Amino acid sequence: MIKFLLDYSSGVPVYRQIIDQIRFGITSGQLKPGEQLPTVRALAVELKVSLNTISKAYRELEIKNILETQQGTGTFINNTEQAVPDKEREGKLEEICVQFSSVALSYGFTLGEIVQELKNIETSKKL
Amino acid sequence: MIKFLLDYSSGVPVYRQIIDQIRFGITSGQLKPGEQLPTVRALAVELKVSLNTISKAYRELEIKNILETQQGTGTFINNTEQAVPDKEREGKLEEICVQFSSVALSYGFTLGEIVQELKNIETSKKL
DNA sequence: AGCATTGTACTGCTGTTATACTACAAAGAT
DNA sequence: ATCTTTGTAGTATAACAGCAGTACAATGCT
Repeated sequence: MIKFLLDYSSGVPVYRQIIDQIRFGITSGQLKPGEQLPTVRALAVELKVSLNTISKAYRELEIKNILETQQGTGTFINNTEQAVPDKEREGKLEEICVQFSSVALSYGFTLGEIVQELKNIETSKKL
Repeated sequence: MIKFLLDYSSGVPVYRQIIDQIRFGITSGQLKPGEQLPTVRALAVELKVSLNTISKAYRELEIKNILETQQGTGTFINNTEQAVPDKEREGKLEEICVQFSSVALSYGFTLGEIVQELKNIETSKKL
């Protein structure tokens, strides 16, 4: 079962943090296709947020075909894996990296620092 | 002169992104004490945001004694050194890297690929 | 059939973010 | 003195985020 962590000081909306963590959890293998997510009510209580906030996150992921919801039963990770063409994949990688590095540099961080931090994240994830 | 970059998809308020980039810009040496910042009107036009938004960011930084404003003249970096604490700087680095990696991983990229791409960007910049 | 569980939908409310627009105030140059 | 540039202050408006509360709908279990 995935553990959600909210950062209220980041300014990032709660429902978006939940969305990101689910997506991240899927690609990192923490969440597997078919697995059931916490119920909207359970997660609302656990994270001490409103039922609507969880519902909003789940609904957006359902629209993107990442989750599948069954009323009365629960919410599940969708089975469909969508393959992306190599060319598009490469372009996307460059695009998001360029954009990210621009932002990070504007905060005054060097690419060296960024790369190091990403490696830290990588190692801490494997534990 | 510092270059501001806004990320509208991050969920972080524009005025806060400006605040952060100025603060971290000072710490990294991109902005030096006494240096003049863009005028509220100029920056509003450049970033295509409202005058109020820039003003809000500048005002908050003035309250914190990071900026000094002189009506009719402009806004300047305060001389008193106000380096961002190491802990906060580290935290910010981690925050943006975690968020970025979350997005990048959700696209199916590995951290290895991402690091490689960032290094490519680094070398291509030096040419 | 009845019940509990689950997701959905809605209203009302608060606070934040951001916009547009207008007007005023202080400094400097002419 | 006048004009321009600068920051400041205000109103009004809209969108979004989040909460509380209520009610409804579908599923599955007993």
